Amino acid sequence: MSTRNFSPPTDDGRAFEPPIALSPTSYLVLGLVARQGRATPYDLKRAISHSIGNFWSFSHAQLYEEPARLAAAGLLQEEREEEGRRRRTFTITALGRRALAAWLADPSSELAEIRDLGLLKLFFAGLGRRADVVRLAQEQLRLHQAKLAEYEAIDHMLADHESEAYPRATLHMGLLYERASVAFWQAIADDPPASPHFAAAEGTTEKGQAEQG
Amino acid sequence: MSTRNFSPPTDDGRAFEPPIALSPTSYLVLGLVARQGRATPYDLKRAISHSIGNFWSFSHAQLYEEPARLAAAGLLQEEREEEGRRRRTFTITALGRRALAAWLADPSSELAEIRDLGLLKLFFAGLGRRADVVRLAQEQLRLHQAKLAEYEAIDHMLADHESEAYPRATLHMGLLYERASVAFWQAIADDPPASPHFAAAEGTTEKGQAEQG
DNA sequence: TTCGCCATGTAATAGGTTACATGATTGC
DNA sequence: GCAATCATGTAACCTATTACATGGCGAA
Repeated sequence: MSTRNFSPPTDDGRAFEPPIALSPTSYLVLGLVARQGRATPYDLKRAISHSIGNFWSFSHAQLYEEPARLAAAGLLQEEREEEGRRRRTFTITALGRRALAAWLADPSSELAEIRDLGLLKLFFAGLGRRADVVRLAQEQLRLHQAKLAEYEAIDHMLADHESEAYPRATLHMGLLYERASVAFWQAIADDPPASPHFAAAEGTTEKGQAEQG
Repeated sequence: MSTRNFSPPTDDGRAFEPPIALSPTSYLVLGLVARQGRATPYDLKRAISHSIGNFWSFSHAQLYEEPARLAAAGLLQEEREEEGRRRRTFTITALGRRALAAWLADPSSELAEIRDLGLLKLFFAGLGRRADVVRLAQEQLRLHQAKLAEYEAIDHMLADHESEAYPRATLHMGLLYERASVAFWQAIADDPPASPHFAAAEGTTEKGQAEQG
């Protein structure tokens, strides 16, 4: 994640220069606090775990450091309990809102990067054995089917809440992705491509023999 | 990327304990060197740029450090030119092959994480203005269409090479993903969901008025 | 033969993750 | 009132990225 300074994209009168370098993580925190009104780091953690966390995860440690940093720069306001757990509660400031608005107004974003260990293994699968590919594909299939079911359940839950239209939209992209993944890994599991290396590495297999050169 | 020790998954007789902690990056380097036979860091860089780099990018600095580290652990062998550029050329060792094989034989991998700035913005789009969403979606649409075209071109080029069956399979997942993305962002651009916040933040817009509550 | 880009490499920094550690609250 | 778990926080480590720096090589 590159931390870079933000340059105003449009001349819509909302050009804005933030006092500190803001990373995607910063905006994520700003956005969540803005949505919730008030939030402790733990609140953020919970909010993330079943929404953004599905496509943008990070450790809870960041949820203590980043808000503090944003508060120091005046984008958030921090309030601390004097007793008990001495919780820190954050709210967004006018400055924070401006930073968030400027970010949202900037349409430029690089493409996604899908860091998928399963795909990485598949890339090199020709170096291994045919049976390995099949097991990999079956495992991935299982995982993606489970995720798909989870997303569908969440989608139903969100159906009523109008204020959740955009979170729900991202969920729909997740659904598209999981459905594509299920189809993809199913196809690999059913009929893994042949590799010149396979023949040398193992004996007979039940199917797909004909394709091996 | 967590660097964790590898635990042998199956009792197929190929259990293997690597001498150092191996991260996904390590396997990526091992795999590429294995595929190419011999490679300099620059060779790796080029190989990655139009294949794995599309879903698993990293900086060229890693391609100098990681191979050296693997060589120190005996998984790669390093050969250095005495003159000229003093290039380092790496080849895989028997130990390296075993590590790679064990990794490929292990079907367990966590799910992918799609770090997509565009989706992150979309998640919070309800806090901004309607026009922002439209511009974001149009920009994402443009990017994904371009990527889709690029993948299709590569796919044609790989059609002949049998040894590229698995790299090509990963490319097909990329195609599925890009097609889904194009459809998704097209839909958002055409008809962005309403947000309670929109009405307050701006005046009239050409369409979608009816939905705003 | 000189200029500019390609290729190679290193160092410093920033970022994030893991691990550790402790206090609060809840349930029994 | 004790144990278990939830909640909160910090620190050290590790990784990866950015920036810097230089030498070789090809083109004009």
